[in-house]
Amino acid sequence: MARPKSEDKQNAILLAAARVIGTHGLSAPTAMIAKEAGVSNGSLFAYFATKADLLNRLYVELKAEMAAGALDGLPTESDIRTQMFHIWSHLLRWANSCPEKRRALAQLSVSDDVTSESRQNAMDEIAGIIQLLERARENGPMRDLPLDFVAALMTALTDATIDSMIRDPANSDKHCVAAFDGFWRMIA
Amino acid sequence: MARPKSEDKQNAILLAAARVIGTHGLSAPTAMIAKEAGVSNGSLFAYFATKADLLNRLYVELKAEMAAGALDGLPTESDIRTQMFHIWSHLLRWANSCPEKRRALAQLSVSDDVTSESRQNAMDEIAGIIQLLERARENGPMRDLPLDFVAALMTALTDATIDSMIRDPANSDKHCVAAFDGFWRMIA
DNA sequence: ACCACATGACTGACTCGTCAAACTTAAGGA
DNA sequence: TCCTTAAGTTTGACGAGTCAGTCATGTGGT
Repeated sequence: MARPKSEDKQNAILLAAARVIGTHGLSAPTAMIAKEAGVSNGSLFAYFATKADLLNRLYVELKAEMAAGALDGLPTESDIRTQMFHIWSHLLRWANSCPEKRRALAQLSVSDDVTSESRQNAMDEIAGIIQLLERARENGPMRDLPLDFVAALMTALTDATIDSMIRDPANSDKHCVAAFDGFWRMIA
Repeated sequence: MARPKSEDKQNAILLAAARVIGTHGLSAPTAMIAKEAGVSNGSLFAYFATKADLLNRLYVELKAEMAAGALDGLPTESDIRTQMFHIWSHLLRWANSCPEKRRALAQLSVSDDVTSESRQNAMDEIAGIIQLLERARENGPMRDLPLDFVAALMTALTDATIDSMIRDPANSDKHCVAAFDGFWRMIA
């Protein structure tokens, strides 16, 4: 091979896509994404066959990154409530520290361009969190519900909490704790 | 007066927009909406100055319709939990009975075209529900949180529940009740 | 010297919003 | 009642602009 396709460039495009989509929405032109990534318009299509392909990969990537951020430094020896709160607060912290990524994720979550296959891949990426959630609810009132459903409720609550934290940064810690307490009353 | 602009036509456009956007997303062409409504492309712009204007009005309209559906037949003499469950279940029923409207609403909720003014108008439209929510949480653990925040948590839970009901219709009643029980443990 | 990658001008398709002409209706006069 | 007129609405072709994706040419690593 003469010159290898650089993985850096692919990541640069994904990162640029997250930023641009976070600020300009899903209708942001591919040319804008390419420029932000420092590559040519044509190169973008060398790394991603179509815009939809880029969006799908970005969706899975962001979900994985979010899950990694949430599980980072998990106190595996602590009790389950403490571990769950660690995940909860790290999820919110990650979303707060890169709001444009979170905005991109919110847009992608409701987009028709994101296939059910990508959504399944994303579910696989957050398996670690789901596992802990299973343990957390196994003796609670929601023990007989489908785990997917309980996970969806948790995601809904974290998303709503993040929105409120962004709208009212002064009380963000208070809201984080209050929402977790509510979540815990719900499932455990 | 020569010929009055028909209110029917405006409503037809709004209804068509809900349907088309529900199935084709926010990028659906105005021409497609006009065709579905049975009016010409030009007429659409006689009733709505821009596409963004149409989207904003549709957003408020759908929120109002949803709230009206939820409050319809409210048992005002019953205890607060019963009233709250009435709202909860009617909210889900409405969303289930016109999934394309709900999909449109989900898209609009995250769209940049929907202004904060429209979002405020939508809040006003659902004031009846918010009032009841205030009474429901006034002695519970979330009594000191901003009401907007608690409302956002409720919306998040209903949305997630609706998704699950659509994915798994066989257990929709079970999920409706289980999610409400969880919600009630959270706030009351 | 070779060849895969990188580039960006270009294409074809599509979209919002406009506009001048065609049409419809209410009102008033005959 | 029926026709005329004026004031308005409805129409759909069109202009101006945008965007995803292509391709001929340039470039740099081996």
